[in-house]
Amino acid sequence: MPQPPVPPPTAKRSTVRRLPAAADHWLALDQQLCFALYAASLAMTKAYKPLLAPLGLTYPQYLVMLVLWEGDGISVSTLGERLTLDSGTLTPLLKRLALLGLLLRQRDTADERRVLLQLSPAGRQLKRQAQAIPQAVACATACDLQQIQRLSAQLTTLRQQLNTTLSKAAG
Amino acid sequence: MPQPPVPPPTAKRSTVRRLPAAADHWLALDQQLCFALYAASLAMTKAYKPLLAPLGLTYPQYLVMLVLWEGDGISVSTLGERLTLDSGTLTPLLKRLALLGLLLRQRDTADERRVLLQLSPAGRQLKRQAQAIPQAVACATACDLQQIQRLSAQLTTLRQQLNTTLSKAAG
DNA sequence: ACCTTTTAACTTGTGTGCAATTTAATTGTT
DNA sequence: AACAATTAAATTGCACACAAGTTAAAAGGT
Repeated sequence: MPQPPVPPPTAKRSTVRRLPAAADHWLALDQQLCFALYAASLAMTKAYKPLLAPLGLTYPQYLVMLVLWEGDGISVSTLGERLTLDSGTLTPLLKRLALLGLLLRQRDTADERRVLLQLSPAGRQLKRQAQAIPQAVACATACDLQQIQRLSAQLTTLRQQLNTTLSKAAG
Repeated sequence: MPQPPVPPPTAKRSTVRRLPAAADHWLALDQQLCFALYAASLAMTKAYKPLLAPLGLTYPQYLVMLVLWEGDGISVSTLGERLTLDSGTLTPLLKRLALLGLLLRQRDTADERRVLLQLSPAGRQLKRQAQAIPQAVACATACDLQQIQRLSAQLTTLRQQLNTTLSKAAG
């Protein structure tokens, strides 16, 4: 269990309503990794918005397309594992993409429980328009490729650790 | 503009439907900082859920309480600047917190446009229950304090850079 | 073959996020 | 003082996220 850095010896519990600043340290918003993550993620989504607008995609829809451009014909649950999203999120989102004519949702004849996702020609075409996006975002971050990759790796490790801890707590 | 690392000289545009793997590199999901950020942020929210359930708070509600525990009596817009959220998000959220009896929303008599947020005794009390959360999350990340602070700082820098780029693009 | 269990997707309901608009109050200008 | 411009919240509409429950199909045990 991590300990606060040099807890001042004068920071004993007082009878006053408001605790002294030292006791608040752990609850300070700017000390929280969770908030840094939350705010950075929202900022990233906003940064993508003007870039995705010409493609007619929202940010989560773009993530779905990234997965399908890597390889389509996968099931909803496989897509969900890739993006860590469940069918409750994906089903309506995929219906919208199908309505846009970017993909087809069809039951697997080998296993009628599953729905397979096939890119339409338009969905495949859209990939060309998306080619310029990653580098435009890289520019917006003002980070070099190495910094981006290092930060991505750290975040992936963090996510895996959080998921591991979570599944332990659940099981 | 960042360049791909050692673009293979054989990766010239072909007439085949699917581009060769080298051209796809920039669109690979696992290469994307945006996805690392997105997935880590969702995982963090899930990690908080069981910790916040006893307090009866959602994760964004917890962030609002963190700000108010630092100092209440602020306006909705001041809170919004702190959390990078607008009144469209905050107004219904704050109404729920008021309904829970954790805070009071009252018009500023000096400027009737503004709504000031005051913690109730129950809202102030809740802080004690929240004291244990940050360290529990730190444990779940399996990172030491220095790693957490370093990652937080990087993410804050990233967010500021994205926001700077965005406001430049808008203006 | 029958029946229980598991699995995959869908549905429903709640709570964010955010763009766009509306309402009301304040500020600025003349 | 009168009026335009600005500001702060609230409202409306849309799109996620996710828990919980439903439906249908497949797998497993007897």
